[in-house]
Amino acid sequence: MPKAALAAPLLQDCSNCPIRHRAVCARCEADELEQLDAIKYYRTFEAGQTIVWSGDQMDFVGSVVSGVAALTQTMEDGRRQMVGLLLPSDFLGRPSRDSVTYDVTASTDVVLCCFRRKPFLKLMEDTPHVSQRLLEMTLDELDAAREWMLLLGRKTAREKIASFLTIIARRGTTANVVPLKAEVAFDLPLTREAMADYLGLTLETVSRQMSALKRDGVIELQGKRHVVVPDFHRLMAETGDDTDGGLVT
Amino acid sequence: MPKAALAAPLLQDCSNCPIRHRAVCARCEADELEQLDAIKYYRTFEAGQTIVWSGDQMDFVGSVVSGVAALTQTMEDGRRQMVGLLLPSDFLGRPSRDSVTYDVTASTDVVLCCFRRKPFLKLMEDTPHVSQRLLEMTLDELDAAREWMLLLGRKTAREKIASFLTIIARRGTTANVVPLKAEVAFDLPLTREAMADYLGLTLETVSRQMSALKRDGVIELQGKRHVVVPDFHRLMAETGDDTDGGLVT
DNA sequence: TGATGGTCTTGATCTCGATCAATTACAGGA
DNA sequence: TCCTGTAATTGATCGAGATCAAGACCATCA
Repeated sequence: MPKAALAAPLLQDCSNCPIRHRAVCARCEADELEQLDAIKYYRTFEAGQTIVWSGDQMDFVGSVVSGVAALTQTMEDGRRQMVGLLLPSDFLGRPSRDSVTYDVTASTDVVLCCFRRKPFLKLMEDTPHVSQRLLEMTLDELDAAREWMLLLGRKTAREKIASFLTIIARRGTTANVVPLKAEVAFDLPLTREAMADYLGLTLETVSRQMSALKRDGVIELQGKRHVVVPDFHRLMAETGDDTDGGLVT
Repeated sequence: MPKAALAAPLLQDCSNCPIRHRAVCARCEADELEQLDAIKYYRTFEAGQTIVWSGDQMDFVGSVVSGVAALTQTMEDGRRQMVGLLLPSDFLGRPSRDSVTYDVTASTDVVLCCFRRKPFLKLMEDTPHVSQRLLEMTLDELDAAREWMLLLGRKTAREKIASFLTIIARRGTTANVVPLKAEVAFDLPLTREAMADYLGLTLETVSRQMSALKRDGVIELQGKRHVVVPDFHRLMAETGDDTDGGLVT
């Protein structure tokens, strides 16, 4: 799985707020910061709370400041599939569309930095860097969706779990830097049920495979949520992905 | 499945070539046409031929003029999953990246309208409409990928086949207009094996479910590839998707 | 201290789709 | 017309993961 470097997040560090716009535009920074500030507001959600319902109007776009949010599609009979997982710095929403076709729910407590949609759309027209950056981020998301499709369509339950753990280990802890050191530890941001929705499995199968990986010494569990991976390459070998080179980023 | 209107393709009708740039920019049309023409060339591929290998350099972007191309990811042991299906007017490639992480192969004979990548990238910087249009198209692709993920993760074999047939019926024949009339007919652009790769099934299961739908009168088969759907709503009812409203576009 | 409820684990059984194995259909070429 | 090879169908069997069903674990609260 040759991972190329991810595009920088749309919003990045700036001094006076937990979310920052500096990366939007290197050239006309001050001006854009001002415009963005004018249409910006924060919203917080508790774990389990729904942020947007499928089909609802959505009059904002924004990015995740902290916490984890999930995009989920549901069939009439209740079968559910997660189709997106938003971690801090990920972008939510579609500037040119006022509704979504999936539910957005907070998996943990979530802080969202929102921008009113219409003004943001106008900003995009005026400042091409914003739409170029958004394009890069969307293409990254599409690449991730394609990896995910391979997982859903062709991987075994054990491979799915191992793949999920490497994804969380990569994105959750050390920011984008693939740990070359052997041991990694992190907290799972999802319940077993949400993991099942992510992986196209049942929660029982998730639990069984977690136990199996633990029994085989691939992972250690401290409590339900804290995972210790004594040998990251051992875990990678369980994913079914190419383990060769590819450790860019 | 409330389908919203798709963004217009990047390239549209113009008089002297099968692919056309007029839609790129309504304002500075002539100028952009000229720039695009300067970096444009055509390539043709035979059915089965590989267009780009995973990991290869890719020094062009472009769109499909005719035929069908498939993006496929392959695991070391040979398991394959299709992760994209490009029909005429669909865009291929990533202007700012020079390699891909999936194979691109021609499912039928394919004509591609290509633009050299670097100059195209420059054009994007100069003409914001191009990146805005590309962003819309990429977001549409992401929406499609998410529907696909629901299919892969949660649908039964029969539902997968029915869903695939509706997708081909919608996009393949009547350009984007959902047929409200009962009867629809079309040719399958893929072999049973390619359909299996699309759906996360084996080719035997695809064949069996096609036979089952035929036996149940949901579809008729003329030869191996030509499908007649006597009652489109009957087929839709087999997809597991919402059949209500949603028939926009 | 026990009661309550949510999350997770584990066991027993069943089923859908995978796998293995022929067989059929059909197009192209000598 | 008969080969030959590829695509597709159909049958028999197997197994991974779903389903159904108990329990275990643990935090909160009375």
